[in-house]
Amino acid sequence: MESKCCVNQENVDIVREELYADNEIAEIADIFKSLGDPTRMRIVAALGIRELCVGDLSALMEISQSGVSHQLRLLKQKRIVKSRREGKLIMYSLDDQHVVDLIKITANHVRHEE
Amino acid sequence: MESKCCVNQENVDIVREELYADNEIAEIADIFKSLGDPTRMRIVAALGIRELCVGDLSALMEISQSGVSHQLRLLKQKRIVKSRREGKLIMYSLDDQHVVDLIKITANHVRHEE
DNA sequence: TGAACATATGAGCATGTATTCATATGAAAA
DNA sequence: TTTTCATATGAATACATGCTCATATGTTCA
Repeated sequence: MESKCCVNQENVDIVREELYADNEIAEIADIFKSLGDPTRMRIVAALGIRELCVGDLSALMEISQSGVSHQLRLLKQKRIVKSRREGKLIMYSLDDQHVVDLIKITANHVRHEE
Repeated sequence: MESKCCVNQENVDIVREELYADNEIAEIADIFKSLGDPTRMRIVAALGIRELCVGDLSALMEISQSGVSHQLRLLKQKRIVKSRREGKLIMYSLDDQHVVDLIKITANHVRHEE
């Protein structure tokens, strides 16, 4: 943006070529964003333990049923979570084992472990 | 929040007990949030390829030097990125291999692979 | 020491987003 | 079919956040 500054054009070119494409970056970042909110993180972690309905999650999170529902929709769009009907209830569970790994790795990071 | 709804108290109690503590959830979510922005994701991905200075990143991202610097500070606080001085330049690189794994797993997720 | 340069920081703005309230939807039970 | 109940959706709001501009900091080299 400003005057040339220090740019090492060679480095920049090399990295630019090897780097993920912009749209791929955006998609990856979007997944991280989905997990980057305490409420959604708790929802995902909870569903990693046990399949739960919206009401259960609402009680667990201490957040309104509406709020939980909104977040679940978001997580479902990202294929992090899936749902199935059981009688009157809609039961939610994880749609993807990747997520479990992601959380474990990150938990290790914050604990300065391994 | 509302009337009892469907709550299965047993499920809720079990999950509540096994769930990560709130502060741990917050820390984990915070790491994901750091990676959950396209600009920061690109920075981290770029540094995964090669050590770069702020000016290089600024050129690569097409964002002001100031903007890059702000994001780098955030990533440094989270121990995702580290820096060292080399003459006039400050060279940034990844501080943690965990991050590389996180990105790979998530790239697989968005590609519906493995 | 002083000038030049790379980086860091603070303020401000424009945009995004998490939550709630009120209400709609739709399956199930009566 | 009608009622009931769990979930979903839309609007509104309060708050967070990414970016830029202007400027401060601090290191290097003359």
